[in-house]
Amino acid sequence: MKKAPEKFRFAAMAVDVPVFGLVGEKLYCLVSTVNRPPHYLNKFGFLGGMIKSSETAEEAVCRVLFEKGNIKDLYLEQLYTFSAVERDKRNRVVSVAYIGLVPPEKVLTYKQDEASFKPIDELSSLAYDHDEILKVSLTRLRGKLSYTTIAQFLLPKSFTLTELQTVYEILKNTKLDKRNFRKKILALDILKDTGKSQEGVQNRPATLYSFKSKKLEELNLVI
Amino acid sequence: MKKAPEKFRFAAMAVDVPVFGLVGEKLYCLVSTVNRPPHYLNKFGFLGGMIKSSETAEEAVCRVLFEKGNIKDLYLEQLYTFSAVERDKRNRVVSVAYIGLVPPEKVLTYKQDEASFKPIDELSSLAYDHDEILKVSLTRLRGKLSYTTIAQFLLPKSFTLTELQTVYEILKNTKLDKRNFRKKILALDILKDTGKSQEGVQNRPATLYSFKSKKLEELNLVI
DNA sequence: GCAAAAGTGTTAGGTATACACCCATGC
DNA sequence: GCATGGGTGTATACCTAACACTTTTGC
Repeated sequence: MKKAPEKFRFAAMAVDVPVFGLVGEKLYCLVSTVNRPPHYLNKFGFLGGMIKSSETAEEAVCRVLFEKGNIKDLYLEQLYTFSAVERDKRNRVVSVAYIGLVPPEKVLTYKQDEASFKPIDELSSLAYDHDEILKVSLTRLRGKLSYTTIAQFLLPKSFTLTELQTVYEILKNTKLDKRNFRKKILALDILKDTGKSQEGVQNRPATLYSFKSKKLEELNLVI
Repeated sequence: MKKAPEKFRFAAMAVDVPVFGLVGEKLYCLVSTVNRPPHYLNKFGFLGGMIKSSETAEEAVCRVLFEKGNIKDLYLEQLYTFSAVERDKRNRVVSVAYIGLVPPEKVLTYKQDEASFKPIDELSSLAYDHDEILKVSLTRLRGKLSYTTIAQFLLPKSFTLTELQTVYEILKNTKLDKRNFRKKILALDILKDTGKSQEGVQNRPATLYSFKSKKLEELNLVI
């Protein structure tokens, strides 16, 4: 594969990937510290890096997450391409942003020197245009929650209906009726009863469910 | 603005823009002939071109559509970024694809040497990865039709309810009940009666409506 | 037995669907 | 007066939303 003619190769192409995880009542996002004087001093930013000439954008995302965050095997989807001329004040960098989602256990056990999960309400004034990327990400997440099975990627393999309901409540910032939520979600026929129950809880153990399909599915109904 | 360091500038960044318009019962798309031996011989392809160092992707789209197709002032939205390494067999070119929508009169009056509107069922075996871009475009269009006011950009400023219904029927490839469609669309409170009616038609003249908002709005209900 | 979360049904109001005939206009 | 598409209402089935108490478990 030849390179493009020099005159067209003015920009670098990057990927940036906010990785989200939900623990308890809080949404977390993976960030690392960005220190690039003079413009970006001790700010948080998502993991990101340059796309290589042999890679697709998605391959670059996987490589960057593994190299810089030791994260792999997660749900990824392309979010949007950010191309504002001054989005990186140092150079022209066009960024293809992706969203990553991980289940709670990955957030809880995460231990790396360079990156960590922070509650999103503690993220403001991020490096580059990452404030905007965060905003677009959350809008996308909220939207897809309503008409797809994307919630599965924020949950453990098996989970209780209350946990699933919490995903909706936190991300949509709303309170749902337990009985109605259960009726609706079970009627969608996307879950299966694992036959198991919670163990070691102090209250009545809840039935554990899992998604019938491990892929993102579109729903007919809106939750 | 400095250029990115040379080692990162391996690829060219392009935009590609299928522009759609609906006339009668057919969806049309703007294409031009691509002749780039040895890989692309006399194929159709969407309008596209390289992003310049001073431009955002959207600015490049506007410039390219105007320069190569003499089209401006249309609805545009970013579709997806296509980055397969071999998507352009000649060089590494990453493309940020957009969708454009124009009203029927722009399709009907379109006359340019280099580009023309073709019915989409006549488009196959397009240049580059444009077959895939077309597929993704149509999926997006169909999806957004259901929960946004995107239909407005495929219609004249004022239109009949039957014309609006036809947009849904053609793009979703379905037949809708006239009475139910009218009830539903009027209940959404997104249209206003212009007070005018069709003229010069051989049947009872239909009331002309327009959208209250000229921007893309999200709907609560699904059509 | 108490604390904590799980689990479960009914009713009323609203929405979606199915369906057929008269109306206004031009020729 | 006829051909053409415009415009309208109702009844039924379904879905949605509101609402509170009993069950199971660990301690």
